[in-house]
Amino acid sequence: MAPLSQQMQQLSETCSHCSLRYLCLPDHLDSHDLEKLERLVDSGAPVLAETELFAQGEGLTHIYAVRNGSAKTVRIDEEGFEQILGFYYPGDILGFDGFADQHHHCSAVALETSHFCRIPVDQLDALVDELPSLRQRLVRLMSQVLSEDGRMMLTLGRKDSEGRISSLLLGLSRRRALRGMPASSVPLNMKRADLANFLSMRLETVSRVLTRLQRAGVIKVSQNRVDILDRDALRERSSRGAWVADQS
Amino acid sequence: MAPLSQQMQQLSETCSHCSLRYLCLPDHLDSHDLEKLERLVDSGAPVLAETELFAQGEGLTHIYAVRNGSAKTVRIDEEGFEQILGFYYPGDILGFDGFADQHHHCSAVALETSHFCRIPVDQLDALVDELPSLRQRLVRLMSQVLSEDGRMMLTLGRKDSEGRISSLLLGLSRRRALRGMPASSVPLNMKRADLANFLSMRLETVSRVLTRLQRAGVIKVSQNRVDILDRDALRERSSRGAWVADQS
DNA sequence: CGTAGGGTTGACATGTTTCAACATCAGTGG
DNA sequence: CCACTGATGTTGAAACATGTCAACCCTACG
Repeated sequence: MAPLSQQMQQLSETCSHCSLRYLCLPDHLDSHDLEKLERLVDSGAPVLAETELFAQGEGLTHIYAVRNGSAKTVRIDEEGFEQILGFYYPGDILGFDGFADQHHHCSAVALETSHFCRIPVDQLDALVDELPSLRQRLVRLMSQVLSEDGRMMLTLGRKDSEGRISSLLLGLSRRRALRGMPASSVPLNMKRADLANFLSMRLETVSRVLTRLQRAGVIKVSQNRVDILDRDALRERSSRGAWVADQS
Repeated sequence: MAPLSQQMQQLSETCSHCSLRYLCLPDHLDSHDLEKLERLVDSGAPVLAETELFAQGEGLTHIYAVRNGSAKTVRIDEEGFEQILGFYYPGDILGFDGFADQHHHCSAVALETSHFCRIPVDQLDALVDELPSLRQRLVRLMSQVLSEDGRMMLTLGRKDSEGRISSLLLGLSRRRALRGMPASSVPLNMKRADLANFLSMRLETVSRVLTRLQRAGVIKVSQNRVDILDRDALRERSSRGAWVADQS
């Protein structure tokens, strides 16, 4: 077996051979179109944990696809408060919110040592004009994010702390399954503070809920990894504690 | 002056003469492209309050632009809980989240008697392939929504009840200003229950906060209209009560 | 005038934050 | 190898904001 670094090098080079092509931009592109897209993609050096891929306010020059590892996006509002907008895993695209005015509206930071595919937007833009299939794929991906954001707003707004944590764990698990990784063992690559920020809770509460779920035998927490022992119970808890909607 | 109904009729017919063209899809399109877009737009009969434009799960056939009046989008999650995702005003587009899989992921409902421009997606799709400027416009609009959603998640997550109401009022006011309408007098076309649902609060709390703000002399509430008396105080309150972010 | 839907207000219960102490772990240098 | 240190995570007690439940008010409308 080739050394790991070389393996990744090779995978990074071509979308056609990438195991993530059905999650990522290339999905639904025929081999001819794919080849053209491939030529735009630049897979650079590994990015260390805590390193910024792009910064809020910066001009939009590239969008990024997670190759391996993970990232978070962070937004700082007018008053200086910081909000984590999402966590990103292999196949996810970073930077979509920059198309509005050619400037990034959030920052992206690697959670661990990770690899990303860099795609220059001007060239992508030109290619999109050329390839209807790519245009469609792009719009679909953006629309998908839109729809996921809706789901998140729902979670954030309507669920109590246990519901939020449960939803998050199930969500991370589901995304692992999509990538063909063991869905019952979820690594928490981010810090507790990140989790807390993302879910709009205090980190003490995150801690408490995790231990409560563990004591209930629903999950097993071992430092940065959560094993889902009873998925049904977790699902149950993710919806319990959600408020009843007032009649419209 | 022509009767109102006739006036609107006329306005609805052509994007070129629409006062909202710089907010809406037509922005940045030259007159030639605009003409082609115009031909797709169908401005139908007035839509009564509480009427659904499209329903969650339904196939995506049209997207809609608010011509006048207002609308809300609602999403019902797996567990049957209902969440209002947004309020929409003239020039706003409804239906973007349907591009992901050609199905609507939320329902759209008119808040009052309103007019909408209906745009068939298949024809739009074809036209987008033909007109790069339209494609770009579409992507930008979607990206913009993405970015606004981020802002909303921030508000929802980090602010207390007073902060949420204040943010909402300022937001509605800002959007009125964008449309050249008096920004200090904000009509609340939606019910208190809708506000509560959108902001993830109970309607009792909405009520309490509104009267509290009124007693403080920041706003004046008269049934379905809020007058902003002290914008600075409102801004102050919209950021106060926001949590300090934990250090990453 | 009476009814119904929407909105307001009050008293109480509860979950989450806050503040503070403590535990754990990794890395560093003696 | 161990003691130190700082960063990270856990736990506890008390304060506080918001939810809950119930009563009440108001306005529109038949």
